[in-house]
Amino acid sequence: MSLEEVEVAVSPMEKFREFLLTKNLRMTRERATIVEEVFSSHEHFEAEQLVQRLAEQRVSRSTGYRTVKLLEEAGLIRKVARQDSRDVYEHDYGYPQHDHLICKKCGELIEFHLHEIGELLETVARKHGFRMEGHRLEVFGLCDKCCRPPKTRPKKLNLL
Amino acid sequence: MSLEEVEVAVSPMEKFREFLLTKNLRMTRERATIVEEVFSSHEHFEAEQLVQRLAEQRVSRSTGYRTVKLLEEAGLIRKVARQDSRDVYEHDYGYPQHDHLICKKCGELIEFHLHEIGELLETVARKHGFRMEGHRLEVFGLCDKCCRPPKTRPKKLNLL
DNA sequence: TTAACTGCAAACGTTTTGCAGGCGG
DNA sequence: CCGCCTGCAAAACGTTTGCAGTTAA
Repeated sequence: MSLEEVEVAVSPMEKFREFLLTKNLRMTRERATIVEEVFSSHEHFEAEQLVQRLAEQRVSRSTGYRTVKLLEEAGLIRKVARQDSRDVYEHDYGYPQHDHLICKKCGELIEFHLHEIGELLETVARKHGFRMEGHRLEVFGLCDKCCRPPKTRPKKLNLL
Repeated sequence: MSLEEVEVAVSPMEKFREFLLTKNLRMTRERATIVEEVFSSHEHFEAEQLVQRLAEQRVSRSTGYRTVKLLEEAGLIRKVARQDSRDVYEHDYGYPQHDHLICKKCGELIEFHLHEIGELLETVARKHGFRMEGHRLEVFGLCDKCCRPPKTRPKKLNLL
């Protein structure tokens, strides 16, 4: 949850501003609002969801989508999964590398970090002359809540 | 390319027939055609592409999509990536577990197998009380062809 | 000043669906 | 014969785009 887990030289807002500069793009009220909204909590989010919240702040759907794309380009956020048929985004900048266990039933995303993976992939990539830039790893299954039998009776369950 | 890499007790067609049985569904000319088409070569494919080929065999778009979904449920195929905004499928049944390097530029999918990954993920999952059923790992970057500079002049370029 | 930006509504491409007739078991 | 299956066309879905007016720098 805490954003201090990785030391961040500049804030997401600052980082975005720099990105915009390199692209000859502008920082606008709408873009600032979006960065603030996106980085106000470290939750996974979907574009549609965000756009909904932005509506209350006088930012339109199109600008929402357009800016999400920019944030991704800027390396501030990344797609981590796909649920139903919507992309799920998450902070990339200022947050340590990790992947997710994804519950097929309730949709929960559980973060985990496996530092070995990076090295393994680096090796494989090298072997293929492939220049690795990143990865996305989705592990599917049932979270502990969902793989326990339904508790028709709210009794202590010492079964299993 | 060879399908012999893993010993398969029953053919995909047979496996599908069994699946249909358990679901009280029926084997039809259309479904058989699709299984045959899908397993006629071990290429990655997209639904739209498949549907196109099926048109020549008197199978409609809707049946194509409906059956792809069934094949996935049956564990015969799986989504391995997403390109542009289309899901990319691949044989799951009868083909050894593997993941992909995905070239951002040319879109090539390069298969690799890392048996360590399965074990690592198993361990992580256990630690979270998560019942793992599968995973999808996409490694993004540039394939060796695409990360070599364009050979307009086959000269050394020490610029930058 | 002027290029980039915005909101709107309409367009987009992929996938899903309701329906009326067809057919497998 | 029952209930699942099909093709069709239309709908749905998330997302993108053209446009005319607005605004950052």
